Amino acid sequence: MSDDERKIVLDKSEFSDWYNNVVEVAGLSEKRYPVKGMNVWTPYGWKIMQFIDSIIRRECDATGHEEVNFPLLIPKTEFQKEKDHIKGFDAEVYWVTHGGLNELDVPLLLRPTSETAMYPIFSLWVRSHNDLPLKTYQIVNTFRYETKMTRSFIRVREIHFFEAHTCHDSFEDAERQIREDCAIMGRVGKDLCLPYLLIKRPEWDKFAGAVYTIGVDTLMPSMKTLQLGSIHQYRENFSRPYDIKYEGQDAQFHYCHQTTYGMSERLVGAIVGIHGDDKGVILPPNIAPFQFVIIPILAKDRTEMVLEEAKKLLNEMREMGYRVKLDDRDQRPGSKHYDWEIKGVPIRIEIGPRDIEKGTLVFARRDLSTKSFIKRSDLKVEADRALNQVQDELLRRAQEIVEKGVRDVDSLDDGIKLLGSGWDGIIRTHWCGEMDCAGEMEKGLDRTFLGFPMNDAGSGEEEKSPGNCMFCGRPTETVVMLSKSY
RNA sequence: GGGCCCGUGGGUUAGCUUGGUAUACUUGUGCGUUCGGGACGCAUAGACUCCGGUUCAAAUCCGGGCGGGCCCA
Repeated sequence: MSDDERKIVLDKSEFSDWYNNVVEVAGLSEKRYPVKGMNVWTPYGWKIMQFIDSIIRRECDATGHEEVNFPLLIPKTEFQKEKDHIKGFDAEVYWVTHGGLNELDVPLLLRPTSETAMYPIFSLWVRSHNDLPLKTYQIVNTFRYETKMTRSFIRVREIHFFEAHTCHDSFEDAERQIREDCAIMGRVGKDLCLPYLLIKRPEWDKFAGAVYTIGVDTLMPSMKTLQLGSIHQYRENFSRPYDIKYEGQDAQFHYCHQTTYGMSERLVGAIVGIHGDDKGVILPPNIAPFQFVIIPILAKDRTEMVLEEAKKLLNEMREMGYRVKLDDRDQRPGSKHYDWEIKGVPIRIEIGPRDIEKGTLVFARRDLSTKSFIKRSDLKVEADRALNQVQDELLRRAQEIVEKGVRDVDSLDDGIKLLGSGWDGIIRTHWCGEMDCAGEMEKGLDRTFLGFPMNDAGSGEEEKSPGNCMFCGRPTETVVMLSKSY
């Protein structure tokens, strides 16, 4: 393949093609499995997902959640107990109707999410106020029969799903939990270099069965928003049908208040989409399967000597606690450089005969495409510094995209004019609360309602400011955001 | 939910209109020379998405399934 042809393959200005291609050539996912929307996790992609999972586990464990693992199959009878919930998922569940040759008396479904699997058991686990709060989470596969076009990591039918489920003795404690979830999101987002907005969904777009839903949305370079996660307040909507009650200090029985918090492999999709460039993926050091790749430069006569030094370097760095790969394949160095750039390794280290003589190493940064010489004796300091710099740079760049991607608009005309000028992104404006106005805004802008932006992560407050409804002009304090979304 | 396009070695593809022998590049494998930004030589391996129909004969024509992609609601 010529150089020109390679560039066409990875032209990020054609985002949709770029995304599909980069997922494939970086070896993040095997898309040839013959079931729609179900891809194979490759070793490299799976490692990335596992590092993300371990960050989520770290945060959940640190906040007193306990990991559990519930069965995949749910009896139809349990699934049907909460009416709104069924209505929301009815059209996208997979059914198991047979066991061997016999039709099942009670059909089973593959969990689209685990409320209806967990809550019958929660009703057994929760007996007194001493059992509360009950804070659990699991990381499992869930299944949704998506009808829209599927896309690796972004819209799949078998979902790698993190779901936290909690039970509380009061609405206030459940609200406190939601603020904690927002804080967890803050730390996860920082580790993954992913900026995001917390946006409370409008009534018509909340999770099936929830009292309210907070969406965690990020902005992809296509200027479409991608929902990374969601946080739900259930109040007693599930505890009543599933009979999750506790005996309070007042010797009376009370229904629990519940919350959930969910995220998926969309985090991988966002990392790929937001940080990548025309050379391929760029991985944040915190989740890169390899933070460093060592490329030995094997000159004639000194092959063994260089390889030996490279191995020494590998072991040294492993002992320091870094994730390092030594690429000793029989290929030219240039070819290896391209390979690891596509795969997004943050720092490439070159070591050749000249470096060994001078006691130096070459550090090449994936994010900036810069090369520098470092002293071998400063390895630890330089390695730490390099990883931190990549982490900071990726976050900074991503934040810039989001900052430029949100614009305030006062009237529908201004909004249409702005979009006509070639700008695209998230529009922030005011809304009076009338459904008709919402419909006109969506139609006029050809964007959908994301919802109500929330103040600083964790405060739990919706953003308010004086203004006028974008469509009808009536005064209001309600701020809303609209965008195109995945 | 409605409409359109596509499916040929691991990948990219020619051939399909007008039915008969499947093209090239790349990748893989082995050996040798190489190695500070996609090396080269020689040898070698590998494909018509599936089911049915038309036909002496189907990658090619027709129908359906499965899979992939696009547009509109």
